[in-house]
This record gives sequence, C-alpha cells and structure tokens, in this order.
Amino acid sequence: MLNNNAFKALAHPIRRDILKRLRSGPLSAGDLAKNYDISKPSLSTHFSVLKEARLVQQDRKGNHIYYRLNATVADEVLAGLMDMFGTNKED
Amino acid sequence: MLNNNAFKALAHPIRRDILKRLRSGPLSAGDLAKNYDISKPSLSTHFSVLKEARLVQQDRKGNHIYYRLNATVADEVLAGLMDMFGTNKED
DNA sequence: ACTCTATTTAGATAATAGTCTAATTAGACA
DNA sequence: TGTCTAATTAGACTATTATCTAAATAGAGT
Repeated sequence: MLNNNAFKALAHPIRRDILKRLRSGPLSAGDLAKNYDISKPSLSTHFSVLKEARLVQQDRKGNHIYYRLNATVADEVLAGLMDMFGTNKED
Repeated sequence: MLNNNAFKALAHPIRRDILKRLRSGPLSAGDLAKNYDISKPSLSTHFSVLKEARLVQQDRKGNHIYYRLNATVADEVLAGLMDMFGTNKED
C-alpha cells in the first residue's frame, strides 16, 4: 500500500509546501501558483506527481481545479516512517 | 534545521530499507550489501546520500565500516512530516 | 614491506526529474 | 458559436540521480 511514489513526491520542497498549504483546506491551482516563482506548466507537473502518489485529489469547480489533501495516504506515509524509524527491536 | 536532503534520501527504496535495518543496531557496509542486488560502489553512493542527510553516521572498526541510525535527524524528519500533515487550522 | 579484505573514489553512461515556451483542452458566459 | 479564463499537455532542453567497471585507499595480519 505504502508506495514509493509518495516518498518521491515528498522529495521536492515545492511539493512539500503545497501539501502544507492544503492542510487548511482545498486550494485552486491558480491560488497555489501565486506562492511560487515557477511557470504554471511546471507547477502543473508537480501537481501530477502529487496526484500520482495519491497525496492529493482534485475536483473541478467551473473554471477552477481545486486540490485537496488525501488524508488517508498522508497518514500511511507517516505510519510508514514511524515504522521505519521506530526503535522497537521486534524485528 | 529540517533539510531537503533528508527527504531526498528517503526517496529511494534501498535507502529506506537500509534505515529500517539499522534501527535494530549498527551494521557494516558489507553486511548491508548482502541484501541488495546492486554493486558495492552503487551501494556506497547510497550510504553517502544518507550521510549527507545526516540520517546515518559511520565509524570504522578495523577493516569494517559500521553505519548506524542518527535518531536525532530521524526524529526531526518525522516531526517535520507530522507538522506537514497535521490537521490543525492554526496557520 | 607485502598481501588480503573491506570499502570508497574516479570516470563514464543511462535513466529520471525539473523546467521552459507554445499549443491545447475544458468550462463559463455572452 | 465566439471568446475569455484556468489549467493541462506536448515537446525540447538541462540538471540530477543511479548505476556500472576499474582503480585507489585504509587497516589488519603476516
């Protein structure tokens, strides 16, 4: 379940920042774009990396596409890391 | 403090596996190498990515170089992620 | 000093990721 | 159906990452 794509998605600072902003609620691609000094197509590829990893989901409202955090996968990543760094000696 | 290198280091499955194995205690480069179907030089570059990110530390004992988990940085990464995925609305 | 073992460094190549501009798609609305 | 806005896809280019073989380094033991 816990996929490599999620970790790869976290490897870029812009993508981590996007996730952080989304935790307060959905935002449109355009709203997010205002925060970064990068072209919209480039940002769009960051969105698709996040979608591929299922860390975000999108839905369109009229002209705007809203992104929102997928809490389930975010939790899986966190759980995976806690497992990775856990200090128990059971295995 | 929480650096991008740590996240980049986590982006490769072999490096995550190394970290997982190290949580039960230090292991030599050679011992770790047995688990992966990859050349030793390649594995060595994975070690240096982990070192660069300060996720592991090394010390030599005779011919062998032992790697061990740097719990401090591991905890920082975890804390950073919990912050990133946290659901509080305070910011 | 020589030799053996463990590991890294050097140097090359291939694969992946990040970025851009230009073109396209999707929907809203007159 | 045009046209406007929002966002993506296409295609090219550059930078970074992952990998390999061959060579070098570090220490142990003779």
